[in-house]
Amino acid sequence: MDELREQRIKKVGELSDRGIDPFGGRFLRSDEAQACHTGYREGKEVAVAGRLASIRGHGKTVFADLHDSSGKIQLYLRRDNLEGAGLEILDRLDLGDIVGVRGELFTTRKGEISVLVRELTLLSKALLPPPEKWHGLKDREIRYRRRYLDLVANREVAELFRLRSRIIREIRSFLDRRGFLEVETPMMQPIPGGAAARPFQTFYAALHAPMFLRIAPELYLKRLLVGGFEKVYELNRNFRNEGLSRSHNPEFTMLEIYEAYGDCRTMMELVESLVTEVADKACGNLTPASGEAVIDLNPPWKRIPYRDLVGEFLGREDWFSLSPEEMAAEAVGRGLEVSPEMTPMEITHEIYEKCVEPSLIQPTFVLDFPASLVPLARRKKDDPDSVDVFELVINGTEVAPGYSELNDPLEQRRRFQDQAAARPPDATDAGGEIDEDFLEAMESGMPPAGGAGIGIDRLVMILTGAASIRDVILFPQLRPKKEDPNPEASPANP
RNA sequence: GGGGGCGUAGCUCAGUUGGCAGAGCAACGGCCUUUUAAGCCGUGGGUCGAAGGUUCGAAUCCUUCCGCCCUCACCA
Repeated sequence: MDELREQRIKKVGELSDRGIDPFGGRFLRSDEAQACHTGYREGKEVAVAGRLASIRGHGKTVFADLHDSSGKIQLYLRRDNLEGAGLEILDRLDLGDIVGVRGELFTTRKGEISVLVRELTLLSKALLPPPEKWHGLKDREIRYRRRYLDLVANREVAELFRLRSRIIREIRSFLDRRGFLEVETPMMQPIPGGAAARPFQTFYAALHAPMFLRIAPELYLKRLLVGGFEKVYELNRNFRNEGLSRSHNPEFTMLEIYEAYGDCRTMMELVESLVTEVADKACGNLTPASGEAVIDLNPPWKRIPYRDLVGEFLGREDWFSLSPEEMAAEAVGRGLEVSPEMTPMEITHEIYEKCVEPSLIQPTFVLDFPASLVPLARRKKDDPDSVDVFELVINGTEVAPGYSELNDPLEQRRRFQDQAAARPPDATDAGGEIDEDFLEAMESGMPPAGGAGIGIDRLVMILTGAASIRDVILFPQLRPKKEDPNPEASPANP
């Protein structure tokens, strides 16, 4: 099994013995592979470099496919046309090797533009064989653990991550044009706040102080509102010490946006414009596929209050006037588990999360959540039982929440105290300690503001049609592999 | 953490009722100067995820463990 590697190492030695460096240095390229096609001229002199994806020996000639990040160009190597060390290298060429070649462009009898190679330089000898060329790399574990092989073997995977990059660039561009300032706030926080989630804990030796990886940047971004940055955003990683699933990775990318003097409605307009513009510019269309379904991102998106939505879904306008027993019966009838101590609101929300939300494939802003469900948001003036928030749902998953932010420091202190008091004593999530430093900031005066967060990984899933969050994160979290007792025996698994 | 599925050559996969470990690609040797999933002839390559058990005999059945996938739970 190590035979393949041994053979290649032997070739490295043979080349070195002949004074040929198997791991060459700088190579000046005249063109990328794609440009050889678009800028084709018979006899044009080119220098290209890339990885060998196919080698087809043909008597005293060899055809090879060279891949670089732009695409593919075929090489035609004739023994009688190679200069210098070319022959020695050619005799020891393997799939996966990275080479640089110089030569002139021509078109083969079958009509394929190719480089008639004159100079062949070995830039990096691959010691391990690449995955199979026709079926690609399918094993999910290898694809996630050794993503570089996935990227080399499966072109559509590389394309997806390029698209992810374009999406993020367009998001920044959109916010920049709207006058938002990108900021960076601490990822290591003494008190993790801004969300209810179990944090990762670490220890800062120099200060002898426990620290937490942030679960949200919210409380720092609000400090910046106090400081006079009126339109700010942060697009970076959050960390939550919770389970893995198709839509959860412990570190995930979040966009949080705050706009002073705005509110929930301001943010709804912003999020709708942002997503549609990004989809249009990065993906070129507003109708990404999702399995069987097609998502239509064309605005305006549906906006519906929580209570109306639940009533509409269940087909009964009188839902909220039902008795707890009738509500529980409805939930059980839908295959949900309810316990006697659940409040009507809790039963309703169970139905919302398990039945209503997954049914919302097309983009929907769910508005006016019951206050008891969202303790940190501002209540609506004309309906104190509801809070002024929205939750954007697309393809059955929450993509973006938005708030009319609370800016009353006294009310905020009460909410924190209530939150801390409501925690079970054995709770491991954040929220046990009141962030006095943040409250002090608020007491200096925080402007009213709208805030929104967009889960970037989930947004990318929607725009690319990916079924799992692992398919849109380059190196998703996996269980660490046990150390190999004999590393030398298995170099592929360090 | 619970339930279900999967793990066979570097990669993609077969493997029947428990009865000699297989194919294609890749590799190695040979032929071939416009091929392209090149072709033809030949060769090598296996801790069947790991350990234990049942059996005359285990890739196959049982137990435990490891890893991956799905699902539930947790999850503003």
